Amino acid sequence: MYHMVQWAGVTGKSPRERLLDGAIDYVAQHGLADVSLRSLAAALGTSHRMLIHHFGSKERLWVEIVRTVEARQRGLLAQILPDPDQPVGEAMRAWWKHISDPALWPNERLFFEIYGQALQGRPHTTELLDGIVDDWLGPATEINVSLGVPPELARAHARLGVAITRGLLLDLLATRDVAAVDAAMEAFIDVYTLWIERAGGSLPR
Amino acid sequence: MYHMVQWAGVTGKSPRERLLDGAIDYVAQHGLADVSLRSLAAALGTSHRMLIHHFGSKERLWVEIVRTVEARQRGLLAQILPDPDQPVGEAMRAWWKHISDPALWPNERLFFEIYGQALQGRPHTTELLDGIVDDWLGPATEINVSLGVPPELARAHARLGVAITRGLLLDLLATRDVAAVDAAMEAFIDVYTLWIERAGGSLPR
DNA sequence: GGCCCACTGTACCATGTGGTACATGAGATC
DNA sequence: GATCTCATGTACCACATGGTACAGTGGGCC
Repeated sequence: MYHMVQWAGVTGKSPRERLLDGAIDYVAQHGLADVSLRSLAAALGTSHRMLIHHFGSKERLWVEIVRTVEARQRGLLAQILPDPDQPVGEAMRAWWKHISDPALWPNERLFFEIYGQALQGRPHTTELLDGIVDDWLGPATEINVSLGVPPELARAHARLGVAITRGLLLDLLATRDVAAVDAAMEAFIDVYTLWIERAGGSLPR
Repeated sequence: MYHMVQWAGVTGKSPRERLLDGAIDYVAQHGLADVSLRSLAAALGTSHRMLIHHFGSKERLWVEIVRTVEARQRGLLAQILPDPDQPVGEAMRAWWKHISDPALWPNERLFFEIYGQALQGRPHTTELLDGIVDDWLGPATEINVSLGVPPELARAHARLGVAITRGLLLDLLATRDVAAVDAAMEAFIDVYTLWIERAGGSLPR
């Protein structure tokens, strides 16, 4: 850390951090399937030698990218905790509005690309699958309970919520038909609100 | 077509068809991200030269594979038309049981891998996105209407159904937790059945 | 000033890639 | 039997890749 001043400059970031940030942006835009160290380095205004110097190898760079993206993705969860007092429909609507924001699309495309590759067992991406669903279930289950879902059902409902979010995002990213996908989400909100009102809490299965 | 007898042999398939079938199996098992013509050819017991001879180029082979897989995927839809007289929950359960069969997992993994790459604009895979949602909406909408969904809502509900199916499949392929994902589907069936009974048809929005 | 060390760049290498040129073999047609 | 056509294989090519060897630079530290 002696020489931090040397490259800290205005940003306060190390060259490594700057390269990683830039790499994530580039990869989010171009995908990681057909990216070579050389093309990436050229886009970042450096040489592929530098990427190897800072990250060791291409594989390790990707692991770093995947982990960072994953961490950011996870960070969104805590950021968007709904108000338990508002109606369930409003909470769902707020969540969907947030997660479907076009500004997040590049990250989500990258997420699904990596997901797809990890499903095929591509090395170093597999570990991403470990908590890819379960890590969301804890917080999501709590939210569901606070919204009136019977505890013994809350985990299954949380799983359903994750699936719907991802399924609709897949649709949205492919079709870009915001109105139609929003309508599908509204349909679910409608259906789910009814269930919460009439069955949730009062009629434990 | 003069020489069809030459290579028709017992199978009745041309070498090209045999290679395509084998390639789809191989790719479904290994993914297509890191497959080279040479490795594929070796697995098929031929030379990479043959693949180029029959399919022109690697890209075109993949287009062929993608299209064929897509066509098979679509074929499943017509195959599993539910009986309109059975309760809606049974129809959904039958569909889920069919589509979540582990025998289909390799194909579905491949589907999501290609989906992810197509989202990133990988050439020749993009066209896959064209009807990737809409092609399912027609039949699915009809089914929903026949199950008692008001026509003006049926398309949004169909979209929701596609999203839930794919979202839960993503979960299933990653976690392999059949019981948990089935439970999430049951939760949705429960929720949806209530809506169909109390709101569907009788309470148009 | 002398040393250290992170950083960056220039060649270079071995390897694997997709694709091409050319030769061979086996049926089918006449 | 001559010939044609499709299928297949061998050898090769140009190229891009990830990674390495080596050199240079410039600021902090003593």
